Amino acid sequence: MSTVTKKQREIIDRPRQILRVSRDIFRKRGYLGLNMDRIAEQMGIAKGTIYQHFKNKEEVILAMAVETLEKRIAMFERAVLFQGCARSRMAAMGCAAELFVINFPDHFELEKVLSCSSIIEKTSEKLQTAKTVAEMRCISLVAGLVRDGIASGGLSLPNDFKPDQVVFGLWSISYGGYSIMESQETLKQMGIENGFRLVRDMNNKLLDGFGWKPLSSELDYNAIFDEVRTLIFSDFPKP
Amino acid sequence: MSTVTKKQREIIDRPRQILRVSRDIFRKRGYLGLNMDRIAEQMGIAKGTIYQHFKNKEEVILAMAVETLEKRIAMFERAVLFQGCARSRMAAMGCAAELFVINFPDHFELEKVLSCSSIIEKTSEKLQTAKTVAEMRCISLVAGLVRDGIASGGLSLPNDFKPDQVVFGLWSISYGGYSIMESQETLKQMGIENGFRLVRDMNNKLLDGFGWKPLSSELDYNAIFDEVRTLIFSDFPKP
DNA sequence: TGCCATTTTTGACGCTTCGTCAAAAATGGT
DNA sequence: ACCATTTTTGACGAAGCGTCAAAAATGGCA
Repeated sequence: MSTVTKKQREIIDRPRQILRVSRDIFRKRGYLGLNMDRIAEQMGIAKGTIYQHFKNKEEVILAMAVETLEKRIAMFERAVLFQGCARSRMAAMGCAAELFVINFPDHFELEKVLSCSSIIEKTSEKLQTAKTVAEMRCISLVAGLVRDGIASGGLSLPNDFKPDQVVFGLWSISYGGYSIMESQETLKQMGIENGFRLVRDMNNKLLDGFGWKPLSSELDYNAIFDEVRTLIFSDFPKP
Repeated sequence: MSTVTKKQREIIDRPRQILRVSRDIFRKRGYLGLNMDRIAEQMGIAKGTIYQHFKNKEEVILAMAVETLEKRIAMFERAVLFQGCARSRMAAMGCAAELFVINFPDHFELEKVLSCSSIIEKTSEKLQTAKTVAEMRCISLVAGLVRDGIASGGLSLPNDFKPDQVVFGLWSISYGGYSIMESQETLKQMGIENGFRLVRDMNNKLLDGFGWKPLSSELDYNAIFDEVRTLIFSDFPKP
């Protein structure tokens, strides 16, 4: 008998299984449609067993978010390796962010649920920290590129600006833009069809505002997006 | 006896009362803490009566959001009257948006709850439309300023950009930025203290990116914010 | 004022979901 | 085969939602 028995392996793997099933239900039925009895039934185990791994429903949701966040980190880590000037590499990052949203559409819905204070408050400090850590890793990668931009001379920030603040700007546009896109009837009313393209453009204009060379008028960053997609993310389905 | 009796007036006024009480509970206890029994108890009426005015809990939440949105429209309508160049008036709009978030902090929490698809799906088409209409009014006001900017020569948009798209950018930064500010431990980790100031700066940089004159390097838009606050919004408490 | 048709309010009820925990089942060491 | 320990189970109490038949309030009229 191996030191780790079959049973033990089954238990070790269960959290992952629970999250897989939960994600499936969440995708189909959303926050209100995800409930512990349904997870248990779908898993073929008793409800009580789920509570051995997650202290409540909200914790399951947070764990799903952390899981997808790991995927995003992996994508960012690939994007950062794109060969080019700092601003092109930042565009590669934008491409990664866009592909992430497209390929893991449930993540944004999870983020929205978790942004409700009374929901996140029910989760454990520990998992919350795990989420923060994952986010910080994404931010660090992006901030690194801003520093590269400064070091290579393409970007010079005013005295009172720090690299992290530029990241905040990009993050706001992406987070805000994707949120508005997904959940607002309003957009259609505005006659905007291609929201992804628009988020790209706005990120570009923001960086133009900081005077980061080459400006988007000098270099076609949409072409860079295509390049990044074929060179780095060819394993993701075409749009 | 007047044509409208005391009783009738009481009934007509009840939705407003319900929303007042609900907002109070929501502020203190959030989405999960707001429940129909609690509202009824606090109002001194039976639960069933509430259902004469709102078809369910989510509808109450949506109605609260529409109510605050009206406040925002009023603030935007005041801001647009600021005397100055188009870009300064846009700054006035930014000031209004900022003051709105500060003075109606529950609105953002409401937005977050309502951005969850399984929650908004429980509400009536009718109220959803009311929210969209209110949002469109805000957007129109801002888009009008972009057009003024173009007309007065300070701004010239590239061919493939429409005024509404600029609004989308500003809206994304504000929506995204305020969301991140409110609900993220991450920000503190990033060493960002003054989120409001940062949202202002990012909006400015975005408009700089579009080349909207005078650029933020040529005119101190933070000074404009102070001016707007004293001239137009003196009835709002100082920060 | 008293009567009664109509409107409005009430809160008990059935249903769903949450999270718990004592009892039952499974495990694995001897 | 036995049994101490670990793991699973699902019935249960609590809480909240939305409903609806019964009760109460209203207001027009004699």
